[in-house]
Amino acid sequence: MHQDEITRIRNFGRSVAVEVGALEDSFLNRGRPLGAARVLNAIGLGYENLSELRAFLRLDTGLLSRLLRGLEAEGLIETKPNPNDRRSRIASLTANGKEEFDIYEKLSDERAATILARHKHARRLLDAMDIVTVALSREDIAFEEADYASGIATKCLSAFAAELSKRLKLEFDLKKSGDPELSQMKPPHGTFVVARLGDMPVGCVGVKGTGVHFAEVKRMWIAPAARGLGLARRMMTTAEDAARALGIDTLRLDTNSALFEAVSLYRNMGWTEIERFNNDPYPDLFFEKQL
Amino acid sequence: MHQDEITRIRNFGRSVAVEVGALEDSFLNRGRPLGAARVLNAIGLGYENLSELRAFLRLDTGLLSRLLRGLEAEGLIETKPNPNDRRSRIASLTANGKEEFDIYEKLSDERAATILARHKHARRLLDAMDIVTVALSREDIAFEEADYASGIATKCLSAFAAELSKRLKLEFDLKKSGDPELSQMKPPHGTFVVARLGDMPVGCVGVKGTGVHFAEVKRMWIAPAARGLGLARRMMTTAEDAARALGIDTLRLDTNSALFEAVSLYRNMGWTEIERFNNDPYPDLFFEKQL
DNA sequence: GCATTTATCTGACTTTAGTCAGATAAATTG
DNA sequence: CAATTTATCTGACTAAAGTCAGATAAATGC
Repeated sequence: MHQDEITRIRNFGRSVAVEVGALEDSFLNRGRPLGAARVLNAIGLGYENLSELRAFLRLDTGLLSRLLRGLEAEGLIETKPNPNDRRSRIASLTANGKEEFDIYEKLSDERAATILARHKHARRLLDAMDIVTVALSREDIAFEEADYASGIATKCLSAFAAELSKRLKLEFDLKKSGDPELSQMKPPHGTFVVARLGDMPVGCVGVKGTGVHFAEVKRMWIAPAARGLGLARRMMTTAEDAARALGIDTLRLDTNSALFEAVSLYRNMGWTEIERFNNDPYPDLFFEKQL
Repeated sequence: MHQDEITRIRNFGRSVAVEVGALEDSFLNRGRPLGAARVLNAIGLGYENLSELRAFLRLDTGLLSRLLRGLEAEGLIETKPNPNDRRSRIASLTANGKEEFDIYEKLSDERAATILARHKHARRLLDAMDIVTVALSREDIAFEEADYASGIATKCLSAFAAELSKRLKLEFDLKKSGDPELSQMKPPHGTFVVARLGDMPVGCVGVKGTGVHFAEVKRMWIAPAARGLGLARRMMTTAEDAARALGIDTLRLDTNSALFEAVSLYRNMGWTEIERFNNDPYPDLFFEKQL
């Protein structure tokens, strides 16, 4: 049984290795060795500081230096000293380099589009890919404070609202659910934290400051593709730590019994059920935790 | 919208590329260059004929020859002429080579197990991986005749029965559904075809010879992970071609209206609905097609 | 301000990968 | 059985990737 599961993962590994190899081949068809192509790409993606580039591509200093020299000679990139620290250098694409980078991007996009085009259930395939992406890159998920009104926060919140609507079988409206004043989810009153994998939003949580010593946890959401990896616990810990750092000693939250995974997590993390403390239409369960 | 989908696929591509690279690194840690490791692995997997090896690994004759010489010098493999054609050679692992191969296998298995271990919903992750595997390797799916009693056929048939039970909300029993005499699904009376991707069963169909000029199509099944790629149509075409080749001019089949994808495929492929022609408990729709 | 650290570059290598034109020997073809 | 084809090997390359010991120049620490 277990061996059968391993086999499935290894079959998966084999087929993606082939796909990765095919993409590299299509890169090589541009006549440039893979090393140079990778550097050009990384610069195009925004890695401009040479030490960042080196870390990202895991290249030796000497090797990177030579590859940069080569791309410079081709007129694809420029390097100049970092004005803040003239020991280090910054690389950037020239107009020609940008053109070449765009061609590589287009090759990648085309491969992706081809995979998608021959599949009738695009949604299902993409969801499957997201699950795998998150499972493989769990270590790279970053938890960071974000403005409640920022782009990434908005993405999280609308996914959160859509899911609640589905789970609670009603039209959930953020506005009707004590949508906080922006200032309440921002230091010094509160905070809003998002978890992301690159630019893919995988979770969020808000701490809404409603008084000096207490606050409310709101908008706790984990992307469907990211479930089962223990992120919700990490998310809640992050929220509690942030609250503590803001001088808050009591947290409370409202939730709905239909969200059973969340409810069992709260109980499991030392939250205790309390009486209803608001008149919001959606929640039917209320919790509190002393920090 | 479309760009967003492309982005999701490319995020996927990036994370699997990292994973593929990490596996290769762990192979390199055995102190052998990747080329040699790949050859050793391929031999371990059963590619023994040198020309097969070359095709599988896409290596130049000279390069493969040198890599083999290196592995031979390390005492990991042996080559001997093919007794049937002494121009060609056969490679095999020595005891030491088998040991080394097993270590590579173990490294791969461990990476797979690690991914699995940190995920709570193993089933969901594995299903996602299967969907991706099939989507990426669609070209490699082989349709071939198989014995109705063979291992791969049995896997298909039990998956088929499990799915019918679920879809028809009852305990489906192959035995109660006109389970054919083995000889009826074998030439010269009929045939049984499976579609597989490596050793992963992705579909099956049987042609049950019930008379000289007519036959029944039975057990048409496509694995859930393989849906949306147009395999069902290919499967049915294969069955019809096989029937024609056996001198059959009329095909019929029974099905259930709950299997709506299959029903619409039949209509779409020129099958016409007919009267009930048996007393099986499961079907409620009956079709016929003149070849 | 002088020693140390940091970031990068250069030169001189080695290893790995890949290419290609013969050479060799065993089938196959007519 | 001679000519051709097929399968592999060898030698002589080239290109790409990677390593490592200085060199250089700018920041930093004390």
